[in-house]
Amino acid sequence: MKTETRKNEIITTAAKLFKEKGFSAVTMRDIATEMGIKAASLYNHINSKQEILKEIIISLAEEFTQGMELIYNSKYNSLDKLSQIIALHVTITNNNTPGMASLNNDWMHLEEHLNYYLKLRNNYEATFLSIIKEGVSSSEIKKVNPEIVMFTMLSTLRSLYLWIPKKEDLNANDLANNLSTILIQGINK
Amino acid sequence: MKTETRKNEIITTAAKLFKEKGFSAVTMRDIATEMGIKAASLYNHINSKQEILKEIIISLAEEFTQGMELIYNSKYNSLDKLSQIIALHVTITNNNTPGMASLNNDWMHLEEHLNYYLKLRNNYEATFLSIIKEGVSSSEIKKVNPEIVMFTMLSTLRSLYLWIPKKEDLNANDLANNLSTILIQGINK
DNA sequence: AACACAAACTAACACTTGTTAGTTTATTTG
DNA sequence: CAAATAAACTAACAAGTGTTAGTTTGTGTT
Repeated sequence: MKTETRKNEIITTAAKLFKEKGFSAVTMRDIATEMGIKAASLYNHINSKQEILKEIIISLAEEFTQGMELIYNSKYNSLDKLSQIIALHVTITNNNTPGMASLNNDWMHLEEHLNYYLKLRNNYEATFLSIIKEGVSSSEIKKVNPEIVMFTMLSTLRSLYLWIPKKEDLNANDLANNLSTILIQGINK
Repeated sequence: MKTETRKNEIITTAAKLFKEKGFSAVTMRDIATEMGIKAASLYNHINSKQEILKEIIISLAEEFTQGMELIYNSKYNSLDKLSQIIALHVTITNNNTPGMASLNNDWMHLEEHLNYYLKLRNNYEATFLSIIKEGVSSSEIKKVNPEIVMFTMLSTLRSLYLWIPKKEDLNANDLANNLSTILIQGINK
C-alpha cells in the first residue's frame, strides 16, 4: 500500500489527541490542524473518523490476544506466566501509550467493530482468569478470589499508559520487575 | 433550595449516561430524552452542561480529600491507613458508581474548575505517597519504589467503578478486605 | 377567585460537526 | 516532455450541537 505512511501519521496524530481529550471531543479539524493541513485533506488517506479509531484499537487488541495465547501455551508455572503478562502490558504500552488510552477509554465508540473487540477482550480475560485459577489449584497462589486478583492486576496494567509517560527515568524492564514484586509478593515486610 | 430535587435527578441521569459514553458523546437531548422531557426544559434547573459535570466531579473530589485528611491525621500505623484508604474508595464508589466514571474519565473537560480539581488531586496523591513512605521508613513496608506502590493501589481503586456494578454479590466490606489482602500481603503462598 | 411558582413546552439561534465533490499543485515515472 | 499519481486545496452540505426567549400548564396557597 502506497499511502500507508501518511495514513499512519494521521493515526498517530489522532491517537495523541484522543488520549488528551477522548475520541468524541476531538474533531477532524483538530487532527488536521495538528498536522498543518485542512480537514478535508484527511479523507485522501482515511475513510472516516471511525476508521481511525478502529485502526488504533483493533490492532492493539489483536496484539494482546496473540501475546496472551503465547504465554498461556508456554510451559512456565502460573506465577511466571503472570509475570509475563505484566511484561506484555509494559512492552505494548511502552510502544504506544496514546493508543492504549483509546483502547481503555474509547472502545465503546467502535460501533461496527464493537462486537469483535468485545470478543477479543472477553477471551483475553477468560484466559487470564484460568491462569490464576491454575495457580490456586497448584497451590502456587493463596486462596484468594481469582476474579479480584485479575481485577487488581488488570486495573494496574490498564493504567500503565497514564504513568509510563510521566516516569521516563524508569526503563521497561525495571518497571515490569517492580510490578511483579508488588503484585505477586505484596508490600508487607 | 426548592429545585434541588429535580436538579439532582438531572445530575444522576447525566452521570449514568456519561458513564456509558463519556461526557462529550452525551448531548443535552440525550439527557432530556432519558428523563422524558425536552432539552430546553433542563435549563429551568441547571445553567449549562458544564455545570452538570462540575457538580458530579467536584463533590466527589472533595469527599476524597476530606476522607484522606481524616485517615492521614489518625493514629493508626501505615498499613492500617492503607487499608482505610482502600475502604474509603470502596465506600464512595459503592455509593456513586456513575459519578466515579466521570471523575476518572471526564475531569479534563472541567474547564473553569480544572485547576481546582487538579489541586485536590495532587494534594490527595501527595498525602497518599507520604503515608507509603512513612511505612517504608518504619519498616512496615518492604523496600519498594513508593510511587509504584501508590500507582498500583490507585489504579486498582480508581477502576472499582467498573467492577462493583458487575459483582453485586460481593458486599462492600468483603471487597475491601479482599483488596487489602491482595494489595498488601500479595498473592504468593 | 386570584396569585405564585415550578416545570414543562415550542421555536429558533448561531455554531460546529463529519463528510463529499471537484479542483489544483507538486513530484515521480514512463 | 507527457502521463500518472499523491496529496493538498476551496466550497459547501445536512445534520446535530448547546443554549435562549417567550409561553403554557398544572398545582398549591392566600
